[in-house]
Order: sequence, then structure tokens, then C-alpha cells
Amino acid sequence: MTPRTTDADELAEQPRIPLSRRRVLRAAVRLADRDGIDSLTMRQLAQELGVEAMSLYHHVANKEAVLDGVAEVVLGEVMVAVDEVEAPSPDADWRAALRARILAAREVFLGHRWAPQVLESRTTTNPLVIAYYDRVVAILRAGGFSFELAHRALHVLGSRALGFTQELFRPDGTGTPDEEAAALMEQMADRFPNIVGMLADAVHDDPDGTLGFCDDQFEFEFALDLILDGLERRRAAGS
Amino acid sequence: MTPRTTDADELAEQPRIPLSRRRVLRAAVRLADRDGIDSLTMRQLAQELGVEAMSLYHHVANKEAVLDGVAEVVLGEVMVAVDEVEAPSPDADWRAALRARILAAREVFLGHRWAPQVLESRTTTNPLVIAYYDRVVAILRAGGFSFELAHRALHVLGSRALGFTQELFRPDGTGTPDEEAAALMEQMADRFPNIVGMLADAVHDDPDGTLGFCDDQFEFEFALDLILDGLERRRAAGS
DNA sequence: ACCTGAACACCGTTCAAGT
DNA sequence: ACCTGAACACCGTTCAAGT
Repeated sequence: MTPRTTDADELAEQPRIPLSRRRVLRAAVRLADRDGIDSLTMRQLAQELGVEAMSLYHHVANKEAVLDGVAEVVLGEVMVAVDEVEAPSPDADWRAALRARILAAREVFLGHRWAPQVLESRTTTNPLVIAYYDRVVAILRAGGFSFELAHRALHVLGSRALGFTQELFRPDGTGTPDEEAAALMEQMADRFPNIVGMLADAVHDDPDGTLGFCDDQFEFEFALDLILDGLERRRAAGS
Repeated sequence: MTPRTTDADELAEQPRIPLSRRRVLRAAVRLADRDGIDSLTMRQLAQELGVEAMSLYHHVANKEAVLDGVAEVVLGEVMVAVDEVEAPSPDADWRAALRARILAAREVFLGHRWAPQVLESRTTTNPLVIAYYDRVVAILRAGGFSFELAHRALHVLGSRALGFTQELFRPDGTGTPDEEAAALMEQMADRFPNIVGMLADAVHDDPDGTLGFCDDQFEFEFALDLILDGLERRRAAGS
């Protein structure tokens, strides 16, 4: 137990600040940021607030509601971030307008690495997700998209519209890239010749390894631009 | 407790079939398919096998190993499915070759709806995922891709290469599309004007609603083709 | 070698009781 | 109105003991 400045400590000295849904959810986000999403339990959340677990149930219905709530907090940050971004008007350049907002949204998720997993675990669509996509559609419409093509665009973009993707194939990012890669390739060379060739080539392209093995930001922007290209092409074709 | 034919019933009459890692994992997949992934607990899995929970630990290290194992079973099915698919040779037509395999892989995931969530929850990349992507790279290479562009392609495709996407914005698919949509739009019209316009248009395009509100298969193929288009364009440009 | 019962340290949640 | 302690029904997992 390392001493930290938590609400619990503060409350021991100050008169008790009453609990509220908002305070509960902000504490939940803080806890997930600090200790990981698996540490977000009702009991640990209560401790973070200097309160008993059962007190939480006066402000949130149950744990599912807490998870809906932390999604809400993160999406609230996203809405602020995309509002503040500097970008051309959608009427002038829909691509630049959308691209800038998506990359701004991405920044928020880089600060809450657990958030994609939580968002994808929700069974009902969060109203703020609808609000966000509503604005994406607005930008596409301003850019000359039909409702139909805008609909297709949402499906193509998927969570990438919010600035993140969940990849299944991630060449283990822990440790120094070069060492890891060398050891791994030795073992895998005969089983996975194409992957090994590909990764060897990627290392060669980036000999000093400062960008890491896969530069996520670069890959994200490459993929986003490829998709925006494809959408613009179909828009121009009037499909 | 509705009576079912489970291993437990069979074992009551037959001499005991010895447990094995393989039997444990196949039972886990069966349980997840029937009752959902949340029902896959060590205790319920043991019951499915007519055994005590603690017996499982002689065949799998822990629950994480069970989840790795069920991912392995599903990916095994994927490997078989893509092997059996009829498709042009990658040398002749990489796009058709890859497209057919991805759609075949997709079929497997349609039979295990919980599998995407499990795959995305794994912290270490499953070797069969690497094997699958190795074959994707082989197809791209046969189609004239540089290693570098093949690498980009994997990032653009992401889980779509395995035939699934996890969407955040899903206009609630329960109930009849028309009723749901009408009720929802009434409430949302002023808050989300663009989304509502888009969805109203989608309903209009498909008046008898037989395809459902969002035709997932159609949307998946549209998105896949857009991405394959973009990749081919960049390949031809020699980037 | 393989399986088991009891137990432990955790969960989310309910309930009756406190202030 | 808001918070609490004890309890319940679950988890995953350990351990010593059975066959």
C-alpha cells in the first residue's frame, strides 16, 4: 500500500462531500486509468471514494450502469475534443474536416487505453455514440454524400470513426523491438515464412527502431486515408 | 433444469471417458454456443463434462488457458474453411482469392457469435492467428504486393481479414425493424437529425424490410471491396 | 495418474438496520 | 435521504487427501 492522495484521504480531514453519480463515474475512470479496467470493481471503486461498496447503489443501478457511465465520461471528452479541433469547414473539404476530428477523437482514447474494450462490451448503444456518429453523417452530407452512401461509410469506418481499432495480430510490442523480433523470427521462420519476411523487411526499413515495430499512428492514418479515398471515389461516382 | 443430452448423462451409463484438453475445449465451445460466453465458467464447464471443477485444472492451466483454447478451436475451424473454399489462384487474381477466403472465414464466426469478443480479449497473439495472417500475406505477395504494402494491408484490414468487425453503432436490431425504427426516430429526431434522416432513408430503400435494418453481409462486402479497391490501387501505383 | 471435497479470497448484489 | 454491516450466491483457484 503506497500512500496516495485519494478522495479517501481528503475526506478524512474535510467534512464529507456527498456522493453523486458524477463523482462515482469520475472516480471509476480515474481507477481504470491508474490500475486497469480489471481493477474496476464495486468494492475497489467504493474504496477509491472512501465509502462502502453498498453506498454506490444509491447513485448507480449496478455495475453495468457504471460501465455505461464510464463510457459516457470518455465519450464526453471526445465530444469536447472534436469541438475544439481546428479544421476546414465540411462544406469546403469534408475529408480534411472528418480526418481532423477522427484524429482528435483518437487522442482521447490514447489516454484511456481500456475504453475501446469497454465501449465494445456495451450491449446497448450509448446515446453519445449516436450523437458522435450524427456529426460524422453531418460532415459527410455537407461533403455531398447521399444518405445511403453515408450509411455505408459508417459501416466501413466502424470504430475507426472514433479513432481506434482493435487488432488481433500484434507482433508482441513488449521489450525492445529488435531483440524480440530477432528471437521470434528465429523460431517462426519455417512455420510463418511470409510473416517473418514481412517483419524482417519492416525492421530493415526502420533500422534504428525509434518508431517501434509497428508505428500505430502511421498505420492508423494510412488506413484512414485509404478508406477516405475510397469513399470520396464512390461519392464522386455518384453511387 | 430442462433435460438435455450432455456428456454428463452419457457418462452416467457408460464407463467414464477420460478427460483431455481436447474434450475440455470442445465442451467449452459447445457451452458458449448454447448458453453464451458469460456462462463459460470453470464450474459450469465441469458440469457440462460431468466432472468437478477442480478436475479441469489437470488439463488446462487456468481459465485464461481455456479462453486461449476456445480461440484455438474456432481458429482451427477457420483454417479448415479457408482451405476448402473454391477460389482463383492468388497469382491469377489476388483480390478474388483473398475475398473468397475472408468470406469463408466469416461463415465460421457467424456460427460462434461470442468468438470475436474472446479473440479481442486475448493479450498474447494466438499462433493460429499468425498462421492465418501468414497466408493472407502469401496471397498479397502472389498478387504483387511489396512486404511493406502487405504490412499496411494487414493493419487496414484488421479483424476484417478474419471476417468480422465489432461495430459500436448498431441501430438496435431487436424487434421488427420498422416498429423499432419508427419509435426511435420519433424520440431522436431533434437530437440526432442526420442519423434519423439517414435511417429513414435506409428504411425507404428497403420498404418490405426483409433484409433487416442493416444488412450486415451486404455492408461487410461493401466495406471489404472498398478496402481491396484501395489496396489494389496502391499496389498498381507501386507504393 | 487422475479426480475430489473443503476451503480461501475474491466478486456483484440484497436486505434490514442505522443516522 | 443517505449510508452501512452482515449475508447470499456466485466466481477462480489452492491444497491435502482420496482412488
